[in-house]
Amino acid sequence: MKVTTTAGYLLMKAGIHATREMEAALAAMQLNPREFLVLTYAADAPLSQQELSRRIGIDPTLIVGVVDTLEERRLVARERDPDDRRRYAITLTPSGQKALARAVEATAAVEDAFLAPLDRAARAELRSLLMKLMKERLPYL
Amino acid sequence: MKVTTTAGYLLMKAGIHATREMEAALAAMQLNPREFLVLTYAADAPLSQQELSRRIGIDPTLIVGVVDTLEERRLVARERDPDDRRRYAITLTPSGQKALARAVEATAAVEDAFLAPLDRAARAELRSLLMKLMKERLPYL
DNA sequence: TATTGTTATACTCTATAACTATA
DNA sequence: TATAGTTATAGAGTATAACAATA
Repeated sequence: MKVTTTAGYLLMKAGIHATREMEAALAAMQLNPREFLVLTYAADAPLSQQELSRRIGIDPTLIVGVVDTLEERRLVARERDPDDRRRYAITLTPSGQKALARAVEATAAVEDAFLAPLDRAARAELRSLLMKLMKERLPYL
Repeated sequence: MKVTTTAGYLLMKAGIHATREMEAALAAMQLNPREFLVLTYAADAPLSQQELSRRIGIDPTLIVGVVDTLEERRLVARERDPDDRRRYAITLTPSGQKALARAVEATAAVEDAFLAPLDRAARAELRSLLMKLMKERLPYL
């Protein structure tokens, strides 16, 4: 079988294309994928920067800059954790919640367009297969 | 639905993880994904650097360095196209063909491990869905 | 001593523009 | 005038190590 038609190759390419299109959609609202992920994870529960780093899977030193940007734009707030004053608790501000909601809508539209070649059942099937595939690798889903 | 369980998000993450594991496997044989792709595409037919650039989807100026490296290692050869002396025809040397065969084996093993959570039928289904999804986006499959 | 967050530095990667040779 | 290939340079992005504050 040709290398370029294996599941692994197609998975890599699909990921690259999907990421590129998501980036474009998010850029329209002045967010990059990393900022979007921080908003997403922080929305669930107030997390420390270390915890965000672990769950998102990017270096702690990179989180600093992302949170700096989001804080300047008043989308998140740094609050000191009273139990451990080394830590911040990163929380979404009301405008952070609004921005996240808009971004979720935009990315959903991109996903919908991206999946256009698949009908409803096929999309559900794809999602289920990817969930099985990634469950072990994404402990913080 | 949580953002982190949508098909689009999972596709991005799966692509990133698959790419990372492929990179590691290829690094063991001193190849990066780009070099691997050039070997793959050049194996089918002798192509110009511009043509490789178009099909693989990376900048022509980046092809230069990749071909330089592969040529130094005697995995590919630059032959002038007699019909258009501006062009090279990039061809695989015998050791290039051997290196490609080894790399294909290594990446197949990685793919097999990556897809471990899915049984035979599920893998075939995933591949078929990804083919449908990517057919339009990958004109040079 | 270890951990959280931060900063600075150096390194890599990539995109741009300018160039040569050929068409 | 346009195209194939090349080179140089500048800019962005990232990883590393070192630091202050707190545990």
